Amino acid sequence: MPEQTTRQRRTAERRRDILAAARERADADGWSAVTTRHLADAIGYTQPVLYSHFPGGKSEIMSAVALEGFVELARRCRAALGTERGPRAVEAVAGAYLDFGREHPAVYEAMFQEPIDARFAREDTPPELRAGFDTLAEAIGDADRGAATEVFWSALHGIGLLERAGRMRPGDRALRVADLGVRFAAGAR
Amino acid sequence: MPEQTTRQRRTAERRRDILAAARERADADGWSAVTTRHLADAIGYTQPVLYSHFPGGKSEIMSAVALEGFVELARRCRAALGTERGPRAVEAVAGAYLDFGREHPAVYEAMFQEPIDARFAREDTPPELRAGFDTLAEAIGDADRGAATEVFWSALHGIGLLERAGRMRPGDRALRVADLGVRFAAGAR
DNA sequence: ACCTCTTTCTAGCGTTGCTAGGTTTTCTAG
DNA sequence: CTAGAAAACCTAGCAACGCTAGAAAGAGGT
Repeated sequence: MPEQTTRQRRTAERRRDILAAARERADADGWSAVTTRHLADAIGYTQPVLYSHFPGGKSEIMSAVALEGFVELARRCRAALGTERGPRAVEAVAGAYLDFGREHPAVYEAMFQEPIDARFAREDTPPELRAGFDTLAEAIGDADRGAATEVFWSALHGIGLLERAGRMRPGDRALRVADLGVRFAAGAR
Repeated sequence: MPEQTTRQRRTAERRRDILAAARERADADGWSAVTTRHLADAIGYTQPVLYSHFPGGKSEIMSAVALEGFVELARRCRAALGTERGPRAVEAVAGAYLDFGREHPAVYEAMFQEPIDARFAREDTPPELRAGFDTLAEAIGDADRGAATEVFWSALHGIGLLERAGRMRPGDRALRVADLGVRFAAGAR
């Protein structure tokens, strides 16, 4: 069994290496800069090795990076929420959400822009994908977890993307976050 | 001079053909399906001809399609606004905006997701790009054309993209638009 | 030491955006 | 009407992409 474990450990290690290299390069230069050849170089092997770990190729690698992202984003939003309530809660969660998107643009892109196999907006949505949404709902006091939360989420999504695409001045983010606080806080409607 | 005009007319025609083919194919199958070879086939010429019309290649073609999009989106939002005021105005403009994004997903993508040379959020922003934003500001009664309009725009942007990416049920759009009406209408804050 | 099975690499396919250089067509001038 | 100039167009090809079949190398068990 130690043999098997050694092998398994090595493949697991290399899997992590691949994902780390992909994530790093993508966040720095975009997903188009993440090529199978570069990725293979980064882990010290040749291209076909990638396909033994991720038979689906590049898109499967992106999905794996995205899944890590869901976990981290949900964790950070939850931590930011803490026990805050009202506009402070909205602003805290919004800040955490947008910070994540700014720090990891490519991870964020893989999470929400890529046509992904993961299911959304259904009953069988995996818990990793659900946790973040629930935190947003809690921040704005939307017990139904319905359209209000979707609109809040959309606003965050839009702000992050439009800032990154150069359509809004990133420096004015505080103004936007404050507006969100006033507009979305529980009972502010 | 009639000679020159004939040539100019033909190049202008072909330019329109190229843009129409690109737009059509992109809206149907995404920008990755718009290849220079297919585009050349569609207009009945070979690849290099494309570069005499658009020296910047594919990205310049996308920019040209985007510019057309700005004009049309602004026009449709303005028409939807009409003389409405309050929540009705917000809902009308939101509907028009989202409809455009749904009907022309690739044009929309070129407009707001592609790293484009066009300037945004500055004093020298071209009027085509400014008109749509001003209409949004008018719909929510934001005389400053400031953060409030940016947040409204972001919400629209986010809703459209998340719906298309399969992260939200498109069927529930009416609920979201209604929420926008309540939340963003002038004086509703 | 041998055989087996897994792992890894070499080499290559088809496609992409893009371009250099030569060929054909069109316009101008004598 | 014809020769030369200029514009338009095509053939052919480059480098890079994602991905894969089949050969070579390595590790494991007997």
